[in-house]
Amino acid sequence: MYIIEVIPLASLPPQAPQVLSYYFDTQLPHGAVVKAPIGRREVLAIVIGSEALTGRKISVKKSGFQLKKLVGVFTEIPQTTSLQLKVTAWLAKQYYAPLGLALKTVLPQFFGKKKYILSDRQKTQLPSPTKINPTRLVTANSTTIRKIIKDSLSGNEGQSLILVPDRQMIDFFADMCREFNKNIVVARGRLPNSESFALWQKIASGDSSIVIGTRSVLFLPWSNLKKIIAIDSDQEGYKSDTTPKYEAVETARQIADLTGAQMVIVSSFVSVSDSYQSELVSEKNEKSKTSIEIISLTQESRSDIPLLSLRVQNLIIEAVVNKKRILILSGRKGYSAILVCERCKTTTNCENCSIPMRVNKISDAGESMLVCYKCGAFRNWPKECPKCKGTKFYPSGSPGSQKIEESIQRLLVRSNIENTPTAVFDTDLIRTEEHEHEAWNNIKKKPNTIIIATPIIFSYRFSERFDLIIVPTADTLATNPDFRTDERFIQLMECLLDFQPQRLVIQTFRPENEVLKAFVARDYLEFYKNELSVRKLLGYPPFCRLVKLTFRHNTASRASFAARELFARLNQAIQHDKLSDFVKIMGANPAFTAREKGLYAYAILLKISPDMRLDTILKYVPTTWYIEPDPRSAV
DNA sequence: AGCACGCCGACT
DNA sequence: GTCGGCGTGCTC
Repeated sequence: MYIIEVIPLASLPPQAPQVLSYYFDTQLPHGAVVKAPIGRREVLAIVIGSEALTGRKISVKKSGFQLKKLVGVFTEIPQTTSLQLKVTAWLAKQYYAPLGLALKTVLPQFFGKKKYILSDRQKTQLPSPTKINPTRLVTANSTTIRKIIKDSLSGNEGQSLILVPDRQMIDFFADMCREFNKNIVVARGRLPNSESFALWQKIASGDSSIVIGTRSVLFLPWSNLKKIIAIDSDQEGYKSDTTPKYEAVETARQIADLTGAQMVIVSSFVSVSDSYQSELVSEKNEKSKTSIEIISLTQESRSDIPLLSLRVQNLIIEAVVNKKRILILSGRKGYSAILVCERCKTTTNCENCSIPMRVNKISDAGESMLVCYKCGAFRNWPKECPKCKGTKFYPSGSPGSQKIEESIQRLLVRSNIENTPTAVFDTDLIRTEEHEHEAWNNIKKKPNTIIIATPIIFSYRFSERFDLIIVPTADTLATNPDFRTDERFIQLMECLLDFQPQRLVIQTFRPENEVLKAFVARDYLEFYKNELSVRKLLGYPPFCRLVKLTFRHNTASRASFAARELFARLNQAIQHDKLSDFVKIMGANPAFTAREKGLYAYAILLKISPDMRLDTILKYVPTTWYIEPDPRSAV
C-alpha cells in the first residue's frame, strides 16, 4: 500500500489544504494522472508524491480523515511540465485561487482525453534563465507598430508570442507578421481537440514560430520561448473571467521571468501603474498629425443643450460632402441613461436593482422599452409615475449610441444629404463574433457609412482609418467614477488617434479640465506625477493591490450584519497579526449597486501592500463572500 | 467549482 | 401528496 499525494483538478476552498492524500496498491510517478474520489464525484488529479504505507503511522498523520482509495490511473506517463507547475503555483498564490483550478487553467483543453509524452527537459527543469530581462515598454501608434513588431522579432531564433486582448485583433497581427516571417501560428480559443493537440505538440517540440493569440495561449508548453510581445496592458480582455482571475500581461511577465524570455509591452498609452515600474524602459514615438479641437458646451443655451454643437454639425456635413470617413465615439449603448418623470423628475429604477433603467429604442418608429443592464429585466414605458401620478416621461442623462444616431440622421435630413448611411457598432447589435464580422462587412460595403461606436471599435484601430472623429460626450465616457477614470479617458482618446484622423473633436462641459489639457498637449509627465502622488496618498495601485469583497443576500439586515461582522473580524486579525502597515480596510458599505438582482450587496475594499501574499489576510474571509483580486474598478 | 442535501411553492 | 426551485455546506 502506498499513500499518494495529488492535486485534484477541482476547487477546494483556498484556506483548506490544496493537496489531498489517497491510498493505492502501487507507487505512482510524479506527474501521473489519476482518478480521485472527492465527495460523491470523481475528478482527475496530478500525482505529486508517493510514499510507502508503513503500518498505522498514517492514521496519526492524516488524523480526522478516512483516506479513500484512488479509483484508477489515467496514465503513469507524466503529463505536466515543470514550467506549468511553476506557473500554477504562482497563479494560485498571486490571485488567491484554489491550486486545482490554477492547474486546470494551465493544462490543455484535451487534458485527460489524450495522452502524450514530454521530453525529459520539460518534465524536470526550466531553461533556467541566466538573468531576468527587464520589461520593455514601448508606446506605438498605427504607423509605428509594424516597425516595432518587426524589429522586436528580427533575429529571434526561438519561439515568440504576440499576446492580443481580443480575437478581433488576431488577424491584423497575423497578416502583418506573415509579411516577414512564414512560420506564423494563429491560436483562436476553442479549437477541436485534434488541432489543439497538434498545436500543443508543435510548441512542445521547440519549433520556432510566432504564435498570435489571446490570453489562453500563455499556457502552451513553451520549450524555447524567447520573446513575449503584449499589445496594450490595460484592456478588459486581459483579465480572466474565471478563477483564477489572472491578469494576462502580469502573468506573461511571470512566464517571461521563468523562461528567460524578453517581455515587451506595446501600448497606445502607458498606464499610470506601468509608468511607475522603474525597470521599464519607455521609448517615445513621434506625435500624430491629428488636429485636436475642444468644444465647450458651457456656452450653449442652458435649456436646449444640443447633442451636437453647431461647429460639429458643420464639420460632419462638410466631411460627408467631401466623402470623408466619420466615426462618432459613443459612451454607452442604447438610447439614453435614464427616464425621467416630467412633473416630479423621478427616474424609473429597476425593481430588482437599485439603479435607473436605460431607455432602448426597439423600432425605427421610435417605440422604446426600458432595460436594466444589471439584471437584464425589461419593462414597457411606464403609464404613470408611482410618485406623482404624472403620465409624461422623457429620456435624459447621458445619451447612448441610438440617440446619437438619431441626431445624426436628423442632421442629414435637414441638410438634404439623407442618402448617407449610418450604423451603430456596439454590443447591443453585436452579440457574437459572427455578428461582429457580418456588421463589419456590411459597413465596409458602404465606405461612406457614419459609424457610431462604443470602444469595441478599438479592436480595429490599427487597420482602419477615419478622417473625422467626434466625441460628443467626453464628460460621461466613464460609466462609474473611479480612481482610474482620468487615465481611462486619456487611453480612449489615444486609441482614437490610432485611427489617424485629420481632426478629432471633443465636446465637453469642462474645457478647463487638466486631464483634457494633458491630452491636447499630449504631454503626460505632469499627469503621471499628480496621479501617482494621489494614488500613493490614498493607497491605490501601483502602491497597493486592491481586493474587493462582496456579500449578497436577499435580506438587507443579514447582508449588512455579515458585512459588519467581517469588517470587525478583519480589523481584529490585522491587530492580532500586526498587519496594520500592510493592509487597509475600506467599508463595510453598501456596494456601488446596493441592490442587485433582488439581492442586497455589501462591499469591503482591501488595500494590500503589493509584496504581501493575499492569503495573509484573505484566509479570514468566509467562503460565502465573493472575492475579487485586482478589480478593474474600485467601486 | 461541482454536487448533494434541505426546505418552500405549483403541478399530476 | 410529489417535482423542482436554488440557498447552504462539504470535499483526503
